[in-house]
Amino acid sequence: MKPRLSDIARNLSVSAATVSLALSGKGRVSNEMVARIKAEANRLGYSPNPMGKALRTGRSQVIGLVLPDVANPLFPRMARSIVMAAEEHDFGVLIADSHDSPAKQNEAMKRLVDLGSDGIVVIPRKGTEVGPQPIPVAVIDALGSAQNVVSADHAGGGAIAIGHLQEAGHRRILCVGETRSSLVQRTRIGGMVGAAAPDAQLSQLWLEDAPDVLGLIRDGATAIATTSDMIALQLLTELGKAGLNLPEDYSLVGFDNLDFAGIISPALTTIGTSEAEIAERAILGLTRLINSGAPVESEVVPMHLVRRETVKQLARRKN
Amino acid sequence: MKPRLSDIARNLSVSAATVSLALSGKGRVSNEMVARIKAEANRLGYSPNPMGKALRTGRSQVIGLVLPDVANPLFPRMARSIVMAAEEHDFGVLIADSHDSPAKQNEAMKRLVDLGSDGIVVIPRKGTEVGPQPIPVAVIDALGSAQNVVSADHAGGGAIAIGHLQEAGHRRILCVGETRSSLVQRTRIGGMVGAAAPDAQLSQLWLEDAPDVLGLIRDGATAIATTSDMIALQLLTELGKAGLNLPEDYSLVGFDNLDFAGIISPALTTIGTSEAEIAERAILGLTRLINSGAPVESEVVPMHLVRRETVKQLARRKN
DNA sequence: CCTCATGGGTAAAACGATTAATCTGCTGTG
DNA sequence: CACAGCAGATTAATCGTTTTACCCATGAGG
Repeated sequence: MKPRLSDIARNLSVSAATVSLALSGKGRVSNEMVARIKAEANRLGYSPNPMGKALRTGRSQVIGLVLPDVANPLFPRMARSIVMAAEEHDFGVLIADSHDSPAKQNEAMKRLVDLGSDGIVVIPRKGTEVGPQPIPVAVIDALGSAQNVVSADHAGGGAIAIGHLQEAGHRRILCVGETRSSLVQRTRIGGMVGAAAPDAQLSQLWLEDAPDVLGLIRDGATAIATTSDMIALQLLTELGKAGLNLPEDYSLVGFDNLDFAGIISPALTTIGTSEAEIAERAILGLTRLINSGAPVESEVVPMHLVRRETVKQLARRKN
Repeated sequence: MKPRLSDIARNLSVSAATVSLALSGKGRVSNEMVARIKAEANRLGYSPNPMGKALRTGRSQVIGLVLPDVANPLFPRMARSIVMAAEEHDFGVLIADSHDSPAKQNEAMKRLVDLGSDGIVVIPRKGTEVGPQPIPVAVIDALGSAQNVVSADHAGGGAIAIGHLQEAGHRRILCVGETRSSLVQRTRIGGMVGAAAPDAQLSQLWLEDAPDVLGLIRDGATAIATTSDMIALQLLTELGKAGLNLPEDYSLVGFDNLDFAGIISPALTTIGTSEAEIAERAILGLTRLINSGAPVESEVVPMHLVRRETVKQLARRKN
């Protein structure tokens, strides 16, 4: 059905070797021959059989991507960026889902290896270590892991959120995360409290403790910084039911710049990052690992403020 | 590095053929030999080289998945279900992004083919036809396309939304979609108006026309049915700013049961479907296409009401 | 005693590409 | 004139499996 290398060779009465060499530009083939071969390849709509090639070269031009469970709406965007970056480097992407379980995460990696991946990109499930693998691995956002290749500056992002709030005059700020079991969330909160002004009063709250956010606001807190837009949305709607409006009654900043952040009203101020850059660096690191085997050093990419409508400048400004 | 078939053969002083036959259970190999071979394979941690196998059999055990741009938050969930279903059938999944452009959609499919996929699952970009391909294709949600294998019952879902609203006593209902260019959205709206009671008054609204929803509610409409939770969220926050509260002042139903629908407050009543079932049928259809080449007939999977808190039972009930 | 089936196993040919080693004419040079 | 050197092309090995066709005992049946 599909044309093979040998079809081109036969049509042109040359050897398969010559065709291969001509197409890849590697051997010594006359310019005229190269032109004829390329023309014929084109005419037949030839594209090399990936298995033949992979078998011989030992490279499948495919990398695996292991994602945690979809609970976090950020991952799809990451996935897309990874696919695009991989495409740039001429790699396909096989995906696997870790179902948010350490066991399945390992299974997923094994499956990807068995399917012939040249390397693997992992966004690890919270709290798991990625074991040693028979092929190169690049880990994203595994703060402090040896295999880590790149992560967003979560602490810096937290600092930016608090900095922005303090600049707007806020001093009593609620820092709310969902669960302590997430290292990323802990790091974000860590960055927040680390950026507190001397006269500011920050409280750490975890949704898993079912804190009384409403009470705290009524008690005088003027702003909330969350570790995720999802939490922000939840709070926003709950406080709204209690009659608190944004941004008049309190200020709010989210994290991750999820799809809905710009759509709701008022639009949510949040902390975003460049998934494209993270993906690009992860793929770059991985391809280096695949091609040269040389260990790459871990990088951190900055986060930035997405200024929208949910932070109010307080009248009595303290600068 | 990794053990090959021949390693097992050498260790046991048998031929590679015997090992292959024993492992696959195909040839006539004595029970004892089979046991010894399996044991040794196990000991070495053998797993067949996918390229060797693929080259010989012509099957890579990998399918491609083409997704439209991530704008629609529903796709990641679909993707995950597809991956799980594919896993059941022992297939890996290569992903590609059509970037919401017909040209890139074709490029993506070509890339997947060139990477060696055995078949492709496509969720087509709105308004595009999927051209003929050199490998089997299963299309999801391409209502009325020849290659369509399975789609959600969007019209039925629309009918359910309106039915639910009417049962709660609503008669003046706004049906709002985002853009007419989406066949899925048009179908959902179509299902809505088709389910209108004789004494009901439904209006079709498209966000791309920037309709005055607030005015219409003030004018007496008591409920809104949208073609997406995203639209519902946008409306909900905008009307909230104008002082309209849910569900006292109006009722609202979304579509797709996105992640945030159950998290916001009040929780959003919406129309959901089983991505798992859609995925399962798509994969089943595709594997049939791959293995037997026999055309499969298109299926429709139902949608269902996810009853939450944004629909209010009207006092003056008309049943 | 010869034939024939049959269980158990092997040899060897694919699959489609890459690439190191080799061959074949030339041309230019000492 | 013989030979080194080189451009241009070819031969053949190789990657790891699968699978067809064949081989060799052994035992049964006539």
